[in-house]
Amino acid sequence: MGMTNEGERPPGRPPTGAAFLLAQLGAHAAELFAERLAELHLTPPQGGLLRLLADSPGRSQRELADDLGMPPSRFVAFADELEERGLIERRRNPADRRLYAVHLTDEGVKLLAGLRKVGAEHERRMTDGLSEQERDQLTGLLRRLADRQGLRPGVHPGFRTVRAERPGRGGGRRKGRGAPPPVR
Amino acid sequence: MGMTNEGERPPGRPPTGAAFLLAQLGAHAAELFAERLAELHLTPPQGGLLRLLADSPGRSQRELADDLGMPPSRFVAFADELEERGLIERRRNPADRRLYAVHLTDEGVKLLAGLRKVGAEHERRMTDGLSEQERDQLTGLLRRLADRQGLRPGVHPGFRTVRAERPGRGGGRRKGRGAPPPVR
DNA sequence: AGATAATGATTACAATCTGAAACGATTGTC
DNA sequence: GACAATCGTTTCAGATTGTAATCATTATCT
Repeated sequence: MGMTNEGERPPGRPPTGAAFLLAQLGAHAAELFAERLAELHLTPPQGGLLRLLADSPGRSQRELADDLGMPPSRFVAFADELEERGLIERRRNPADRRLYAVHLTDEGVKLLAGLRKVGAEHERRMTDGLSEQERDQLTGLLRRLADRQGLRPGVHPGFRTVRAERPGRGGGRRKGRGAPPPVR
Repeated sequence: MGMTNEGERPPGRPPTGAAFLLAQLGAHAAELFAERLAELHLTPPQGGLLRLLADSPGRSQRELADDLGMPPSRFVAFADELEERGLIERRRNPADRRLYAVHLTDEGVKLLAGLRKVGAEHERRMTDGLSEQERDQLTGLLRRLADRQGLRPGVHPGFRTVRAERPGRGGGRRKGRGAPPPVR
């Protein structure tokens, strides 16, 4: 009884095991959540930053970019937009003038409340059809899996696109004029 | 007692409800599977096409592109590569010379076997740490959720990147020279 | 202190990706 | 036979990506 013969199926039958369902439902959940977020004119990473800032304000852009799983270069335009919309704020760190301390504005805090509501509604929507007991059961199983897989709670998926590994990769390499950040 | 007050938490606590875990684990599962697939020099959509062709050979490119959730224009280069690698084959449909009938080659069938093995291993890897009973329990719950959410079994997630809704969207619009497909 | 390395923020930019529309060939309809 | 609909294809502009160059600062040597 040691060897199981999983993976053997009638030739044309689709697998639909737990892993596949997980990926499918995960994508669906992310898509649905993105739709709800769009009502607040937010993308998932934008919502992620807001939540991150609520938890621990005043961190540097580098740290935040790391947590969000995006390169610092992308973070700039990303933060620019949110700042223009008056949701976040870059404050100077007097102790180290290289780095900015990113904070939520009052407007940002207000939007965060809406985001939390949307999140709770999304939660209900996704687990619709399950009894409360079943929902707890599911959450418990998922949490154990996430734990076992080494996923930290609260870190965003990212959902980067999967690319083929092409021979000639790598971005451009040229001069670039650079730019000064703080000072004045 | 109609109103529940979910969604209310101590300010800085991360949610980590079922929906979030689902998205997180789903992304993780997809990423892990993509890594394993890369060993076979395949991307997830490529693997999806192979499985699709195994189930129902000879369908038109348009249909396949639809099932894969990709625009027909993208499907062309996509299929070209797989054809160059000798995994699939475009056969002429004598009845309707507009459309191609896409089939798996012998090489493609061989690779599909490897793909199935990788899939089974991935399944085990993702549900590691669960007893067989718990795994069945999880699969059952997920299947019910997927069903309730209207997800067909076997259709690929896709994992499209979530984009912000920008004012100036829409692709280019120019002349384009067009091209003849079949004939000869 | 002076020089040098390291770090945060930023921009420039090449390569890639994306999808809508134009298009030729064909088939269906009246 | 004219006209609309389809399939496969190519074109092409716009968006996206990430690496490297760069400036201002700060830390580390010596």
